[in-house]
Amino acid sequence: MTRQKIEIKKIDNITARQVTFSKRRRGLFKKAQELSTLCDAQLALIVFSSTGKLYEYSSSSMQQVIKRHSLQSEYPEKPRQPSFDELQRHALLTREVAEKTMEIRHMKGEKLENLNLEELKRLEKMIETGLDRVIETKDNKFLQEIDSLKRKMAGTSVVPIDVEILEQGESCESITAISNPEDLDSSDTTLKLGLPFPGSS
Amino acid sequence: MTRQKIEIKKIDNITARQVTFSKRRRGLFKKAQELSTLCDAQLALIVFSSTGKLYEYSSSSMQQVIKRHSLQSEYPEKPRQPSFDELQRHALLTREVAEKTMEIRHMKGEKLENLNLEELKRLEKMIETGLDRVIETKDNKFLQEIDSLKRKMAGTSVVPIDVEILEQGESCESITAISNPEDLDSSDTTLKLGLPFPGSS
DNA sequence: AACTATTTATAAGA
DNA sequence: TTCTTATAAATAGTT
Repeated sequence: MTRQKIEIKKIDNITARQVTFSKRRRGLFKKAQELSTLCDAQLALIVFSSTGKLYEYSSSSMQQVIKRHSLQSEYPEKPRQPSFDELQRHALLTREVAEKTMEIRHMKGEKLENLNLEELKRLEKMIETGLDRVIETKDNKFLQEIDSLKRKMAGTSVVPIDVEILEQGESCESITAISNPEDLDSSDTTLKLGLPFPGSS
Repeated sequence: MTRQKIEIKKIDNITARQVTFSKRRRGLFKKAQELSTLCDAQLALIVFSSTGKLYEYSSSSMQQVIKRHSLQSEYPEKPRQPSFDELQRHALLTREVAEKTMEIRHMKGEKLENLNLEELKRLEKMIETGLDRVIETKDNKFLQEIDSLKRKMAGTSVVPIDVEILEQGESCESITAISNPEDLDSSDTTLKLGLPFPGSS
């Protein structure tokens, strides 16, 4: 805009373009700074040269200006799109919940329509094993309680009181040994009494 | 910058400031546009007036420029922070998985250490009910198969072949009616044979 | 990067 | 707001 007026269109000569870019960029940033100062305006200016270099100016922080812009703009920057990874993990969790829900229902004897005979037999075996273990644990807990009561009583009186505690309708006929010891993974201080239930023998 | 040189500092007079803002804003946007055209630069300019009004220009789309900026900037706009809602839902799912996992383990007779006697008794009852239903369903499936085989045989021969199919070690003593009919929620075309098991009677 | 002739932007006023 | 205009600032082409 001196010596000769120029037309506003892409400068073909690369060197000339780079020179003009340098000069005008400086002018633009100066004007931007002056505007924000003079008129108390919040302002952000981002420029990428044709070679990919980034130049930026903002009156406050760039993040702040962009955030304010995304709030006012008709086209918000991003309504927080979940990443692929997040979607994947979410899908996995959802699927896991569904599978476990179905497993529980099967063990409760629900939704068995889709299972074939082989699967039903396996399910039955598994439930039976679980039941045996629960009964054994329960009976052991009974034993423990009786034992601790006995000990307490031993301090004050010598009379045994076995019978009192056992008036429940529980099934005690299925006391069998646990067959899969690999399930005892985590740490827990459980008393393991290997004694048979005294009342049933 | 004419008639008189001005100092670059905030203009106190509000009217004067607004006038200057109008003039200089137009100049700035013109310069920005010229720079992007002449030098093939990608550029975004965001300006908020002191009254809060938004003015913007970008050579391509604002989203595009901001995205590119966030990629190159040392302080990226957002490294994709999960929203509170997402975190919450994720936590809920994780918890659900953990709970169901524990429920399954309990039903399999694992990790029973933390359960008290009352809980163990309830668990036993639940497993027993489930087991009964599984056995009933299994036996019904057996029945069905036998029935269909019988029908097929009826077309070619008149000899009954009940015995052949029943040489399994399954327990068939617990055939009882299903007590909770509310479990049959979804649609499924299951044959419901109300007949007792022919081989055991 | 520096120079400079010109164009462009704009402050103050209407 | 817009127009005018005197002058400051920016800058295209050259060195």
